Amino acid sequence: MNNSLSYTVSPDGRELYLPLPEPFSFTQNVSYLARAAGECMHRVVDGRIRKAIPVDGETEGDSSLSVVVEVFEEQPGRLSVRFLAPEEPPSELVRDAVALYTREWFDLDTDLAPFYHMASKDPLLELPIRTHHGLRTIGIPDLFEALCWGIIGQQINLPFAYTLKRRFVERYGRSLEYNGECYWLFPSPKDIAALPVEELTELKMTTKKSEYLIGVAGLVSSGQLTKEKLLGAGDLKQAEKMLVSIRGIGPWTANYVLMRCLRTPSAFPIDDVGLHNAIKHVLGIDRKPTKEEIVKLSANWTGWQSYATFYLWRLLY
DNA sequence: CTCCAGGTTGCGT
DNA sequence: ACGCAACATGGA
Repeated sequence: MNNSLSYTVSPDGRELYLPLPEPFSFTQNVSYLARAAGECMHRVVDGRIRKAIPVDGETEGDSSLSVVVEVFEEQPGRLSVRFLAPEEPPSELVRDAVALYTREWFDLDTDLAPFYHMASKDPLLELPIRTHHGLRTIGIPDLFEALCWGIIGQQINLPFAYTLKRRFVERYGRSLEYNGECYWLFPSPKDIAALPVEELTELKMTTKKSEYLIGVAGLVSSGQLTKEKLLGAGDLKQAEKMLVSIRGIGPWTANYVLMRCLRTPSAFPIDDVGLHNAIKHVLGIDRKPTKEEIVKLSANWTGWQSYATFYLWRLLY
């Protein structure tokens, strides 16, 4: 995307302005981010989103350039990103990295018009696109974070998944401080790759999950698994194959990561329990749909399965 | 106590 | 290829 760094800077150099696509509802996206009380990777204060954003330095493993920002929409059609910490104004390198992260985070480069056109005539999607008009698939731009969140969330309820992530992040991550509060950066794959399994099981991860996390951390820290390699895989099926070959990553996690991190529009975690419950809810039936029914119901979603899933999930949380 | 939860693995047919 | 138990823990 050649305009992916397009933004303007305030006179004092502490604010970035990103043009917003249409449709985009800041309120909808904030509500999504505010919905989970247990989330430890960001915070919503007075309708503004605060978060530590990782910025890699010139030298490998240098995370000292990371910043805390506040995201809001002061002027319609324009997203403001204000640097809260550290004190020094951000360099151009940092501004570029934060602008890119924010574009990926809020999926600012996707034209939703075709999706809304399709969804307005879809029996399952008509309701969620009305209720959450302007919602974007909120991304997890960091590959290791996306993989970990997928693995941590496997087969457990959401509140517990947030608890596990918080323990993990607060034990192995780094935090920046602003206004007396901690803003956490996700642990680095290098640090996690070096851990013995017993340390993670102490956090009440299962033994298997602990093994998966450490294994994936090794692949990411060694550069064997990168966003570039997944994006360069060719198509969804190839990327999915690459991910599923990794121990601890099955079809659900692969598609979840492709959806939230690589932004593959046709990624589709079709076995997802939440998706099944959302469909059950929209159809007003007292049982979960079968896989065959879901295949039929999603027949017109081609190329937008990822957005369809995200909007349906949103109905439940 | 039971059932379920934003699954995956490994072994059986 | 498909089915199914085991995994381990917390929430309802």
